Amino acid sequence: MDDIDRMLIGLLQEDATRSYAALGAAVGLSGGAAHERVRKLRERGLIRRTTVEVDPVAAGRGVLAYVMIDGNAWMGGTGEALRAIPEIEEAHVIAGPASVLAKIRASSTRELQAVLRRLFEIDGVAGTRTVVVLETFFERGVHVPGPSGAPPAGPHDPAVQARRKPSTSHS
Amino acid sequence: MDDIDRMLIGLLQEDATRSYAALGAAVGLSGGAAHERVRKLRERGLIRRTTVEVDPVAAGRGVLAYVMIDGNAWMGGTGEALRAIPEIEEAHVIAGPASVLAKIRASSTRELQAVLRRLFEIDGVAGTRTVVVLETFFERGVHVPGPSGAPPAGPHDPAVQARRKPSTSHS
DNA sequence: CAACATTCTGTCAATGTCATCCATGACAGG
DNA sequence: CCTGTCATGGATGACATTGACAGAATGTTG
Repeated sequence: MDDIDRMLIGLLQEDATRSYAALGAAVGLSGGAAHERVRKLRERGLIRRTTVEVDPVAAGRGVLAYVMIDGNAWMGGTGEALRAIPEIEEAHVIAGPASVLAKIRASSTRELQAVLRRLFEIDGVAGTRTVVVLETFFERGVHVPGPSGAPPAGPHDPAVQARRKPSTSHS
Repeated sequence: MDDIDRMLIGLLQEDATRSYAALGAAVGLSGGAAHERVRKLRERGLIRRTTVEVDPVAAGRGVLAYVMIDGNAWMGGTGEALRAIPEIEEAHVIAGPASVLAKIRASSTRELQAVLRRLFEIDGVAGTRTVVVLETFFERGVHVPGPSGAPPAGPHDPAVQARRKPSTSHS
């Protein structure tokens, strides 16, 4: 996991349709080497999968809301129950003012209401507090931290560096 | 935008490395036809882009938190100020108990604290309430609604149907 | 400490697969 | 009947994928 790997991930996050040749040229490597690195990144699970990003509005999911869910029991299978609701895009167990936080995308406030109704049918759900999103500034992928800035684990410098500084005379 | 388009989007969300031939076979179309449909979906902006999904933990971003930001001014350029912080993955203007909701991924609680400190340097930020995520049930892409279930806009049925049911003898 | 072995990662070239384009044909609606 | 839309099937060139080989970094041994 060096700088080149980080650059590759960044480039693929921007546009995963890039050819390996272009990818290699961008990081100062041959196409084959870039291919091999990306293959290993997938193998190691750092890159989970390749997917497409869908426009929520065009897909008829123009209403976004976050819901804090209060629970009165331990909610064993809550994760599965929430996963079964397609409008729920994320669900997390949280520490703080509620038990679970869910991200909901609906086609209308009316459908949002229907989803909330379904939440109450889940065992252990005692209450909900809904936060409606008025405008989204941005949504983006995970930022892969680089060596400059803040070191990932602490203030020790593992002296990672690019394995080579080629006189990259790519045209 | 018919059922076949929805299926194509769903398949591509699962795995965008699939070949167009496989894609076509899955929906009962030739490879060329599937290619043309996907091309139009991109053109229309329904598919924004192709990207890779990165494992946050492997990328050194094991700590996830949501932060509600209170503002005392109108915060004109707040969106840009938040975008400049790479640890912030999403930022939304919300209606309710705060002005802005941000999703933050940090490598440690210490780094999370550093991000919070940076938030207070933004003009108009008066306070924050942080919700730390203990466990993530799931995170997934936008669900594209189908005709069965709840119609997107209202109870009118445009009578969309598959154009053909070929005897797809794909091996 | 030096010579060697091992391993990792790169370049280059060959090959098969696949994206992409084009001409043609079927179907529905005006 | 004519026209626009959409699918098929084949041709072609680009690209993913693989294998052989080379150099550097690291570890091992005398």
